[in-house]
Amino acid sequence: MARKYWLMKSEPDEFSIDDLIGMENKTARWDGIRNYQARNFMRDEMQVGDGVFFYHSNANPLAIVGTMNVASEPYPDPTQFDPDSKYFDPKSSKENPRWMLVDVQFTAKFDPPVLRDNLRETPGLEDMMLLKKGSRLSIQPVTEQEWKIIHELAGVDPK
DNA sequence: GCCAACGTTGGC
DNA sequence: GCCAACGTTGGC
Repeated sequence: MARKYWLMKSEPDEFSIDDLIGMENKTARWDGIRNYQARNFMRDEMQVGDGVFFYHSNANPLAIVGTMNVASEPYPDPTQFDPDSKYFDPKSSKENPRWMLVDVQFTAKFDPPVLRDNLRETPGLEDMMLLKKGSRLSIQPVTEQEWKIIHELAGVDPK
């Protein structure tokens, strides 16, 4: 199947692209997703090797700060079973886990980052979910065309 | 920190 | 299955 493209949000106070770069193998579990639509993208549609933009939300600046690849098949988010985690879900069970995730591996950092304000001004990106008012979805599909245009803005060759 | 937008929960 | 109440997200 053809490679797909995604955008995933994280608050840098929680987990930033530099945190990802600092991880072993520059790979992290994308845990804590508690929205069904976002989960379904990870569980049902992502494939190893898909391209992902890393977006800093609730941040200054708001920006796409780099890229990652999907690096695992979907599997249950372990934090849902941990009573000490803020992502603990008492209604989930190991027999029937509610929340699935994938691993992601760092591929490139955009320096400088591609600002959201800049995305807004760029022809061809008008339909991006990220730019729509009230769009809160933390994992969003991105088209191949958008993937290319944003790499041009970043001055980075797509990986 | 505020609050609009939106998602989820749970009583009925 | 509706929908009011509540919780969360995320830009500002």
